[in-house]
Amino acid sequence: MPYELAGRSSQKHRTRTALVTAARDLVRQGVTPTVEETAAAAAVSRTTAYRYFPNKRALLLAAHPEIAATSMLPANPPEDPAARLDAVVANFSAMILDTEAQQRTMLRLSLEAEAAERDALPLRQGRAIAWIAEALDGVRGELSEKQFGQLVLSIRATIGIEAIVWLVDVAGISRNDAVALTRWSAQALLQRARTVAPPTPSRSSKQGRPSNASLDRISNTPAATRPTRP
Amino acid sequence: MPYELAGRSSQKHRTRTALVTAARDLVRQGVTPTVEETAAAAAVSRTTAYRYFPNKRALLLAAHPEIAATSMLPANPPEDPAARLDAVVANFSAMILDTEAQQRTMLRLSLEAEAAERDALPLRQGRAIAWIAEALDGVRGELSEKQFGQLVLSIRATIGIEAIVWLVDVAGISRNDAVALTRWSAQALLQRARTVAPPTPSRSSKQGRPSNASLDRISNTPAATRPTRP
DNA sequence: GTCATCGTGGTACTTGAGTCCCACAAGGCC
DNA sequence: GGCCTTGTGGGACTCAAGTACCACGATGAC
Repeated sequence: MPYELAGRSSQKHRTRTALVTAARDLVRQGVTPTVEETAAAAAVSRTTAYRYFPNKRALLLAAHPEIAATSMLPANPPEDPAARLDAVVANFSAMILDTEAQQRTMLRLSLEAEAAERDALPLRQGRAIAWIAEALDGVRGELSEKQFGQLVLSIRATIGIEAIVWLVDVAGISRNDAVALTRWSAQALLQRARTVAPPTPSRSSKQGRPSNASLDRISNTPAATRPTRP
Repeated sequence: MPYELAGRSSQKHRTRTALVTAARDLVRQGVTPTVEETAAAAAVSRTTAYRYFPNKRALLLAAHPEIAATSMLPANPPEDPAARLDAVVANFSAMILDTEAQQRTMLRLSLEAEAAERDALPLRQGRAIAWIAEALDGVRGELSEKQFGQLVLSIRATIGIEAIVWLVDVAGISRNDAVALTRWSAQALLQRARTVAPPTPSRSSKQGRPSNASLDRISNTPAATRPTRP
């Protein structure tokens, strides 16, 4: 039984909540607080903080910004799937930018995990999948279950904080332009899915090719023809 | 004048090279070495390592994997832009997976920068932009300079290590499926660009809308209609 | 050769992460 | 009231990052 559920659980719950709330407040300010600072802000001792979280990373991960919204659609959502998707992407992006400091912190923390524990912990699971799926409800019938899931994943991979970070930090474009680009990309993926289905995963070693005859010979390009690194 | 260019510069160059090489070897093994370990591997003292790099992060960033290839196209590249792009994306993805540990380390290090220094340092600038642009040479004429650049950026944002990390770690799909998905996505972006141009950046506050009349009213959705966080 | 310069190594220090152990005090139970 | 359980606080420790200072040794100029 985990520490926090045994014994005087309500007292423990208060202590844990104080820690998480303090951490959340500090992360929201864009800083990465020390364990001692977080504990002090929660009015508990550093030792107690380590009783609830095995390390600083776990403590800050527990402070992941809470997004209560169960939908990213406006009050009177449009019918057209493309319009619905764009609304969701726009709102999602605005939310990401609103909490950018926290999003960056969480992204960094998720990368600090060792390969072994990455498999174990369900980190950074957001609600984006559900929001996108809701937007695309109208095209569910046009695709297989698997293809629909793949489309949602590809859209999420394209519009997330990871893409924004690259576009802003490395490509050097403005946040507004980055969002415009991801919105455009999301539309592109949807359009393409309604024409050519996304790759169905893991059926054969050749899976994943765009079903475009002219691409076949490329997809079969053996490794030997690839450029090699020194 | 920076430390390494003044005085006995060739000796300093040897020392610096030894440090970077040692760091690169260690990062390639998937570990994040301590400064002391790196210095020992380079047969210099920890103190000297700090003379060349202000902190561990800078030292490891200097160990970014060297990719000498100036092109990701196979020996006899196809003419069709879509086929060329798929070849480049496939080879690029293979290269990313070959050096996944290093790519993850570099991505994490780039996120550890403070906002202030992010603006200053040109971090993690790879050659992907050039490789993608080369693949898409054939469609340059179909788009404006700006639109072409935006297309390249959106493709890079979709196929990079950031997307792979999300698809594998969070979405939980296999690396092969992740690559298949990014290849499919890249094709979608190209196709869409040849039909509807990517958003032209920063001309007005309304820039970035997909040029789809039915989307106009969504893009103008005021913040008040967005779901709000508690 | 001698000497000042300059790159380097070593040592000591501070700070934060993380661990361990023990003392204390607040809760429930009789 | 007393007693035992249990959550908490505090001190001491190790380790790595980062800084500061000083001594040694090699290099280049004369």
